[in-house]
Amino acid sequence: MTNNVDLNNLFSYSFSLDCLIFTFVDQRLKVLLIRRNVEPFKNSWAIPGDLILPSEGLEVAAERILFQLTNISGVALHQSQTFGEPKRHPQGRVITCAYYALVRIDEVHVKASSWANDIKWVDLESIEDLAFDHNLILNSTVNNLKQKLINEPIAFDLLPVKFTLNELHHLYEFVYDAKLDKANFRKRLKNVPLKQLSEKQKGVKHRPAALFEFDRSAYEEMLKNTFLTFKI
Amino acid sequence: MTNNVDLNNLFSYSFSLDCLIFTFVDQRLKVLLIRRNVEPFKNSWAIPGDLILPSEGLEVAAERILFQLTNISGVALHQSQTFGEPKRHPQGRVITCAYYALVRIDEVHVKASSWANDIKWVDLESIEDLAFDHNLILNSTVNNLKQKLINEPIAFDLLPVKFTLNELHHLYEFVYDAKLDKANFRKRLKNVPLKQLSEKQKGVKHRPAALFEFDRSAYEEMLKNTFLTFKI
DNA sequence: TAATTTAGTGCTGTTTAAACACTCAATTTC
DNA sequence: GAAATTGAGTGTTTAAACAGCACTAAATTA
Repeated sequence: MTNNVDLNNLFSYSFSLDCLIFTFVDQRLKVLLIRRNVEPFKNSWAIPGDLILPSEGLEVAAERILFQLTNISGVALHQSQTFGEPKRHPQGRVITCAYYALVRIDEVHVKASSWANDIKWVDLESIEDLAFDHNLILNSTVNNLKQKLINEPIAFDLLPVKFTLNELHHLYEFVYDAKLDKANFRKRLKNVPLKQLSEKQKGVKHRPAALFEFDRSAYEEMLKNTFLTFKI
Repeated sequence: MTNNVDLNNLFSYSFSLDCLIFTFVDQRLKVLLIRRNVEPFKNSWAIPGDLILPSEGLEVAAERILFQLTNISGVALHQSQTFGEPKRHPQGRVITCAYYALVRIDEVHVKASSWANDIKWVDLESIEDLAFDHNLILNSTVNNLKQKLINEPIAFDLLPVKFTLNELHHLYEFVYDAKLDKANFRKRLKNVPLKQLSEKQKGVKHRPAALFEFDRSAYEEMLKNTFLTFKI
């Protein structure tokens, strides 16, 4: 994302990292976007990113960008894809590696950083035109995320620690882009290590749903058994 | 992988692309390795790679490297992952993007290129120590490849155009790292668009197997139908 | 107390999958 | 040329997984 650096003076080409930050709230997947207050694409919405520092590994860079924007750390990070079309950045050759971070909406307080003058969570259904090739990066990364949600227990990094089965249900309706039968979805969860809590959902004007937690230690046990594999 | 360039003079960091070339032969997955005749890691076996040229997109760079090594083009190429640990290259900061190419053994004649003094196909079961972090790159990429073989019709890029069901069977025993029942495997192929040829396997000292081709046009049709999805 | 709303479960018929046994067609051997 | 051998290829049985739909349960609201 190379904002505050004159590329032509420093590098014949340069390497940046874009960090897509997702959460799931109100039955919708959201991504965090910033509004650039620097050229190029001044005032456009964009995926937060930055140049990678010489001493920094990729994961470390992703953690730094995440922290600068959301003040949170110790959260799940995944590499998505690398984008390197020669003309993707108008000021020079910038290859960028996309990472995505999964955060819980109730654990994060976002703030616009120095080179951004605004920041917002955007519903994935209503994404407009973004800076650079960021629409491409976002679409590809959402596909990677969906794929991983099917095969690995990362859904629980997007949801509150205590969640209802309906929240999980809606997340997977998004993943499969289809309406899923409630009863059948719950049967499918038989092999997913969840802990039902005695606690109930609060503040709803109907029968409250039971709250669940992902049972990480049961999951670790499961991994030792070659025959059981995670899948939703 | 940045051989014939003095990194310290040209870049504060640089960007390369490694191209893993796979084929399937003798019921085994093989990868193409070269022996470096330059420092560092002179005489070590390594994954072929090179710096990305300023005007070159990533896919284009992968195609170039593939062509230099195997003289073939127009073949399936996939991005694997990007590796950027600060210390992964002893001479400087080199971030590398791994691509993999799938080729048919009967369509390729490999040759050692200028900065390599030897080249060979290596069985994946018998990989030794490679240069740099290439063992890590290879392992990660093989996992990506396995994943994609399950969900996309790329197996047919690894096999001869005309193949037997047994060849396909052995490839998927590798993918799932398990013995698969012959009858059940074939039932699973019901949804895979294959064309049986009248031609038979030749040169075997027992009943010859039927030869099949992947039916790409039937596959395109299948894609239009939202409900059918490829999966082996 | 009844109506409403969403949580949560049970039942049935169909499809898919695992395990295993069998038949078939070519070559090789006698 | 008949029998043995080898791997190709198919059918059957049983159990598990899945889709569709109808139902019951427990909270709030009127």
